[in-house]
Amino acid sequence: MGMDERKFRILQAIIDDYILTAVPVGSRTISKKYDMGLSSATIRNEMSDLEELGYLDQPHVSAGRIPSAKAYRLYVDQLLHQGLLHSDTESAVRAHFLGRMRQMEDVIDHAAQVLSSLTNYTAVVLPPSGPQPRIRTLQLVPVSSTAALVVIVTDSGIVRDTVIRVSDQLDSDALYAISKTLTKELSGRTLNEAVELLPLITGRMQQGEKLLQGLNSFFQENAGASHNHVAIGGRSNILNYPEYSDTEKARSFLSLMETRDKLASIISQQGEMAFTVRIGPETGVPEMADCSIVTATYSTGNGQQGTIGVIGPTRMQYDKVLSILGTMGHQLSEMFRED
Amino acid sequence: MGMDERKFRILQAIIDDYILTAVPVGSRTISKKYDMGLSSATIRNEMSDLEELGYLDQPHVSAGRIPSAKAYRLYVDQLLHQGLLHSDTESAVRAHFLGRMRQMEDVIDHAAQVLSSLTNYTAVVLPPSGPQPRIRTLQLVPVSSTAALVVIVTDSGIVRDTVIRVSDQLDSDALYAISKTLTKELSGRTLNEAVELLPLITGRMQQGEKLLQGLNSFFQENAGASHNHVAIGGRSNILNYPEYSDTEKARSFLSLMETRDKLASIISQQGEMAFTVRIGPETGVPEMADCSIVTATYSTGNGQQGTIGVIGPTRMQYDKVLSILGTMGHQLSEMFRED
DNA sequence: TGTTAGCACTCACCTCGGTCGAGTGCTAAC
DNA sequence: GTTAGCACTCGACCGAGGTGAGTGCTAACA
Repeated sequence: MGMDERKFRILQAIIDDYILTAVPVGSRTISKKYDMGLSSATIRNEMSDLEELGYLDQPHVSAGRIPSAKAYRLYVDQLLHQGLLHSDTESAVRAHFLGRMRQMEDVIDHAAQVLSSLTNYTAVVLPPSGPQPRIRTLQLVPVSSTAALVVIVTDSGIVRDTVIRVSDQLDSDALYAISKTLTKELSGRTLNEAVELLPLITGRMQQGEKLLQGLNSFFQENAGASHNHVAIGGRSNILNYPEYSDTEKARSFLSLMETRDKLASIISQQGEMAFTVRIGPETGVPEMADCSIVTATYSTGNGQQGTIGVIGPTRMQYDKVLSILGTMGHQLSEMFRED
Repeated sequence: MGMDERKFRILQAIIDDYILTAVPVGSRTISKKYDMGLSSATIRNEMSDLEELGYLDQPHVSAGRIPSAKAYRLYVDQLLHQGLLHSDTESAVRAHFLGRMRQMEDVIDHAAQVLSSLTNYTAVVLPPSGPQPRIRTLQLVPVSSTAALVVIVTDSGIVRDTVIRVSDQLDSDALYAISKTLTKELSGRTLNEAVELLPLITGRMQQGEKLLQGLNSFFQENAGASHNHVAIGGRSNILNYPEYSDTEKARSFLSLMETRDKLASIISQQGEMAFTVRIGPETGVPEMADCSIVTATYSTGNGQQGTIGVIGPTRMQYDKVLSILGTMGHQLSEMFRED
């Protein structure tokens, strides 16, 4: 007994129905609603086979069937092998991106918002990361007599700025001179390289010590994994779905959503694939035993990669989500490219 | 029949117990657990009086009593008239603030985090606002050949930075020269004043047009209400409490938490008081009919004011919350002062 | 006059048994 | 190979009865 065409069509109908209703689906439903030209009894036989093959689960003996993780996997792989961009999705995403966007963080916040409102699931957007960004410009801006703001511009946009203490003998012009020196010496370097070079450069300057300290810790902080800012949208969307009407489950899910770095490591994609779909146990996170995570990547002009993802119940509308993620990924890539 | 000392003690016991258990409290509980030296029958009589006075509600005839909003109000007013800083609270807050903090946004994010974890309720922190901040320094940092980052430092810290387009004939030195001019002319002005002055200044420069456009829209955006960044911590804490085990209620609460500006306007404090406590209907927000909102203010060195707040069920641990908010407010004020 | 013990009464909550209906598996007929 | 029919299973729903926490009232007591 193998998996033939007809079995597959039936399985697909079951998945579609279950995704919409969250109710175990019975043979009669399929034969009536999906117009297969088969009676419920026949469907029943096929469903029995599908269960034996591991594609269906039966919560209890007389409750209809629900798709297993394996079924979703099959379904998704199928989706991935065919083109999936609905054209109306494309325009919906575009419409949401009107209006000027400013900084990276605004962009990814906005993206998460849009993604969640389009899908009705929880959305996560990770900022670009990848090959170490290289310093383009470094500038010190006076804040008070003893403090300055360090702004580093990298080839992938502004990384970060922070206030550091400086000697009070440095006025605006002196800071500008230092900025020029530092930019000249560090331009084209990665942050890690900068950490090493820094003592050599500041050693040659008079007012170097305080500066060195401040810059050093700043570089080191930012050289590490840059999952600083994770944007999350539609946290409470998960409560739309009956699988999370159990408060305890909702709680653990939502508090997972609050620990950004944990979330980032769950979402962040390993390989180079355009899409990743992890279903139920495949997520590797107990709190998400009956969630699926779908992610896509986008890239910036200089080859850095970011991830966007959607988290929802296993009975997720995979086709729609994949399509939206695809569009959104393109949109983001384009947006970062033109900077 | 008035409100005497004994009635008040009984009411207090009822509130305390209800805050801890969320279960309607009966006369027997009070007489046994709170050691009043009175029998349950006596307590019963008093409770009956308290109900008539409007301090207690009875969900149904044989279910014990729960405190009314009026009772919480009395209880809170009482708290406010006595010193309330537990010394251990103070040190707990301090301990959480170790480690260097960087920018305003980091600080308030962190504050929200700490506040929610100390109280186990949902915490909200609004950034300082108030008298228009005045420009201290303005600097343009080159980003690419046609774009520059504008950084404005105000007397209350960094306001914002954004990337604007500039003529491609402006190199780093030219930008610096412009920065110096702009700083000289605009220093001490508010953003609104700057919007007016800008054309006059840039009119005298060659490359003014593009710059003017960019700076103008930047100023205008930031001159408006600066509730840009609202920090929220412990969103899902509300699910700890049985009054929100109803999923529908939790949903509406949580989605309210996602609309930052709405939230900001709810939280933001009108008067000049150190503390505000709004109980149940006093919040004026239907979604929060059985929530209380407690807020406190902090202030920056230059007289700007920010708000910190905690949202929880009406049976909130007011004493603890007020105490923590007080400490946190001081801590934040101090932190912003020394900048 | 205030306090207390006792008692009848109320009502949410739990449990239990019964019914209902969706859905299955099996068998026999087409 | 497909379908109709039927017995069977089991969760969901409903209503009845029991339980217990808590009240109000009354009468007795200090």
